[in-house]
Amino acid sequence: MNRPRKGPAAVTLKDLAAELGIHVSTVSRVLHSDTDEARGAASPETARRVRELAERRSYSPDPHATSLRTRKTRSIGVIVPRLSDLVLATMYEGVEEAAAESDYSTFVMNSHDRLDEQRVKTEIMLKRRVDGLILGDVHADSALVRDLASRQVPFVLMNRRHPGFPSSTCDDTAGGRLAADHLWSMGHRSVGIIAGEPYASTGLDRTSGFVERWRELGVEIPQSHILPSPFDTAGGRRGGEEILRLGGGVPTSVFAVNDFAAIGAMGAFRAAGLTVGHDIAVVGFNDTSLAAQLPIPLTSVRSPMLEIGRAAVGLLHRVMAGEDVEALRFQPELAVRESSAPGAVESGRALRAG
Amino acid sequence: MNRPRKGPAAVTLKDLAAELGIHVSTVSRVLHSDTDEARGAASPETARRVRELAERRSYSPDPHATSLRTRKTRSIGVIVPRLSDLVLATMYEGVEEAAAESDYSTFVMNSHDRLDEQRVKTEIMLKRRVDGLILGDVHADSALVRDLASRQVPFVLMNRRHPGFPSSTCDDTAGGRLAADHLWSMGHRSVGIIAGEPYASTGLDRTSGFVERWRELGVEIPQSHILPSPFDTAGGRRGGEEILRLGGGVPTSVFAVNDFAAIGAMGAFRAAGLTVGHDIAVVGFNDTSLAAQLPIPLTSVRSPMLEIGRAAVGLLHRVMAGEDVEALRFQPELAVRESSAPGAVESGRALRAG
DNA sequence: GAGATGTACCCAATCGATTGGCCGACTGAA
DNA sequence: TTCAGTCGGCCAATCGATTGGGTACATCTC
Repeated sequence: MNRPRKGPAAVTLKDLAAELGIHVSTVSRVLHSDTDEARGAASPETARRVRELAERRSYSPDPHATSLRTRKTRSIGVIVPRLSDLVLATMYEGVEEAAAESDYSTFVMNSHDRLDEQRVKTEIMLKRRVDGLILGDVHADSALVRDLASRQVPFVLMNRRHPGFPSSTCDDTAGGRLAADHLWSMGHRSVGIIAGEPYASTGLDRTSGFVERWRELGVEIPQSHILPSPFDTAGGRRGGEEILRLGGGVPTSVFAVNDFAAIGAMGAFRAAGLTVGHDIAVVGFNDTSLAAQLPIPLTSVRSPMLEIGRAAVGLLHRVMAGEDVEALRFQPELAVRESSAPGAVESGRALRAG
Repeated sequence: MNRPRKGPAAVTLKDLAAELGIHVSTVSRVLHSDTDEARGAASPETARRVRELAERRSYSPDPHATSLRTRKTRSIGVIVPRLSDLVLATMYEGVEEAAAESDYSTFVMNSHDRLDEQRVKTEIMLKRRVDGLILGDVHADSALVRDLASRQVPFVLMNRRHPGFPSSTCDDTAGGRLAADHLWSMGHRSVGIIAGEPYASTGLDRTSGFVERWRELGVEIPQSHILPSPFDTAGGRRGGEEILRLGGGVPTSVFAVNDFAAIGAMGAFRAAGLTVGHDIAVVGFNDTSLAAQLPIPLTSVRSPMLEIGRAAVGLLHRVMAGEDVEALRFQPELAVRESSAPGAVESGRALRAG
């Protein structure tokens, strides 16, 4: 029934060997010895003929046969909350790029930030026999990482960190401090924080960095002003609405741990008649490509997302090689724009009102 | 050196057979016959024991060995311009979901909309022996699809279509007409179109649908008002700036074939002192999650991105099964919001000025 | 000239799963 | 008693690549 299927039936080692009249093992060895002078694999002349024919027939080894034999697949699995989150999508671009450079392929799956899906997707990846995993969605209290570690599965974390495990992330605490310093220096002394999901180190670190810095500067941010929320526009909008309803007056500034949440919050503020950058300052995080192009350009803490993704692959390679590696944290930078511009503060109605 | 590596060494058919004292082929057959009464595979009793042990040892067949034998990999390759484009990321989510439901895995790669990368990535996918391809980045004049077809590679197109090949897309022409009708009924008689890349059927169809509809209604849109642009915010911003410089006055409305381009254009208008939704109406396309949450909510043509992705998988299954299938076009809907709200037009300064 | 050392390859097992054939045992009918 | 027809399973080839272990012959050494 389904015998031939693919028309041109890929050329195999056997084909090459037959055509050259030598043994398949000889062909295999020649094609493996990168060093020109094949280690006793074959005579230079034979080696040349083998290579030439392989080239001409555009031979490419069957990856399944190879994997079956070598127990390596040259593939890595990547799990993210969702690729429709621009932040993760960008990191994944870095992953794919770096993986391709070292001739690895990647599988991605979305876990939707659900613990059960994380497990399911992980198992699917492992069934596929990936050589290693990159997890972009660890939860703070995740038991999964410990399980994987005890099962000796090579993996690294990306985007979010987890104490004791190798990870490639932004230095989120430093990022939070950058935002804190910025708003402070703009004259703000009250802030609402849209803090992200409580299980994500990103939101937690960014928030604690901010809180810690303001505490150093002399202001303790009340717990009521720290609002957990999903990392998307809808979540940010709700967060913004809650901030507007805060007892004790609306703060003069808002720090959202994510650009999309910031955008949602801006929507809420505008709907309430406030002008962002004038009546209320807003700072986001990640400096996604949207931030600079918004109707009111958004001040944001820039994290090197592509780099983080690329670095995760580098780390994973080292883990797979059996090395001991530890966490990598990339330094963020602040991109100041109109949503928290000096001009806004100077004329700030909300500031005076606060 | 690298002998054991993975500690718990996955259990194989042979292991099961040995433990049960029967032949591995018997085990294989039992595990294959979905029908409870295995087709002459083994006695009900044996079958039960096999299944029970497989369960207990949590046997999962080695995918590489299976692929090697069956010449099928249960994996499909997906190529998109870039996953950091929310539209494609969302479609890919649909693809991943649907693929997982039929127990397929997916590989994604970014081609960055470059012809050379499209070829390279395609070849990598084929080397990985994917069973089929989903291309989300075909160019209007692509020779690649013809090559693939002549090589008998099963594939379908997604997002963008190409005459003569199976595809899962939005009915972009209809979408363009929806936008055209809407702006017309709001009283607009002049428009600038930010038309997207000239090689993408999405932009072309959306534009031609719009133009065609206005022509029916009695207005011919001058070619100078149709501006090609990248599908991102930066591209939209430049498009918006060009619209502001158009000879013969700034049009009262703008149709951007993509939400991100629309957002960029809105930024340009605002920078020029225009209020979107008041001085100038803007309509986007795709109704991405951002549109509704923007400071000025964006009117947008909603395309069922997730569905398009899911349907692409369905189509591909049929292509792989050897069926003849043709293009699938999903009907879009219009989501009217403030950026083109009636109120805006009634008081429209720009409208009167135009 | 015996032994040592290389050179240039070939053999065959192996990875794990699939599958067309085949075989022995038992049943039932002629 | 015999023959055909299941039933229940086993055998072995096969997919394509890798690799430890040869082997045959040539050359070199003392």
